[in-house]
Amino acid sequence: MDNLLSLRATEGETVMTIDHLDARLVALLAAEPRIGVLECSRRLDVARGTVQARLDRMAAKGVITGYGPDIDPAALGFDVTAFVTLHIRQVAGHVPVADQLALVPEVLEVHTITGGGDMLCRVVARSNADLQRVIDLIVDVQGVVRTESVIALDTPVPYRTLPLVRAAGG
Amino acid sequence: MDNLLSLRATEGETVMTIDHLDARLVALLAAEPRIGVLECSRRLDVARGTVQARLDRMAAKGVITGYGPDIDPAALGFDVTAFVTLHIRQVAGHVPVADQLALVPEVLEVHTITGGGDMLCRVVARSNADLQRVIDLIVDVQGVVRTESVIALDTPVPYRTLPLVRAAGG
DNA sequence: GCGGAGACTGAGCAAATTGTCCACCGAATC
DNA sequence: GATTCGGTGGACAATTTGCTCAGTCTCCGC
Repeated sequence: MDNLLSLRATEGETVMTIDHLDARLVALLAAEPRIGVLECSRRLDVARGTVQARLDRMAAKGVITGYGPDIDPAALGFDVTAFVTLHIRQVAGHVPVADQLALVPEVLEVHTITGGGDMLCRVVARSNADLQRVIDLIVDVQGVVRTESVIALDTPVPYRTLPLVRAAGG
Repeated sequence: MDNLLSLRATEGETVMTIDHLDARLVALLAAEPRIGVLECSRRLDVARGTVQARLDRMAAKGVITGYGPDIDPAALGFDVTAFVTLHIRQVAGHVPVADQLALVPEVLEVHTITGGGDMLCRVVARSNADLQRVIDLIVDVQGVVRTESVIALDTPVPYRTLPLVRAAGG
């Protein structure tokens, strides 16, 4: 058996080992997402139950967290992507700031970070002028002292996980 | 009709207006991705053909770019996320650098940016020690002069687009 | 060496879903 | 007034799903 999975202390924090079949399955689904389990089993030349079991297992272990739909903000008119570094007043902590940021639809993700800044968030806007509006919203959040923004001009490598899956799966 | 779509100069660069039904449809699919068209139509209380048409239209216009599967790098053992700012030698341009970066599985996305740095990439690694290895890979890329990294300690707001869809869709 | 345990196969079945038609309706457009 | 477009509701065959079963194989511990 090549499908060992090592358990961690914390519940749910399972690190899963992926084998080649898992990797091919994920790659196949990523390439043609609308095909079903049966079609997958045909393409991969394994039994349907096997595909089903693999998908169930990966979903259970948290490797596959969902199945889209993947939205392109640019297609909705949000052409501008920017990364905003936040400096915050430390007294109250990050949580209330993050909660407020979560209320802004244009804020797509927020991280707390090491280094010069305290938080990093990815935002989108309809234009550079609109970006100013979004940044103003962020600056207005209680606890935010200062922000620095960099605009993404181009995205030569869009977000992807397939190479990682391949690397993990042999 | 409230589904107007305004055309742009460049082919494919369509900015699409989303209505409330579209937004609800996307939200529904995001919440329960494995339900089919028929189930969607029942939940949204519209005809199946309508759901099918909406999905086809959003897919055609590029709003929906795909249907996962969404992979969680952490579940694969890549617990550490970092953002690496690259300073590159400008002579050859960004492209060859991006091409090399794309060969590294741990590099999940790459942007060219304004501001102090030249490129920003998001990378993952199995540990802080492993991150050093990944960064070394990046530094070794021809044209990369220097890097600055910030590690993501926590992600209070994970990547999301639903609020944006809701905002765009009324 | 002798059992398990786990994974995969191949098959079968009823139930549900899909893809694809159709005709009809109402609203907005010309 | 005629046309176009989006939505409705129905129908159909073909496919897929969810589930179960028995049999085989390999790996592992006793």
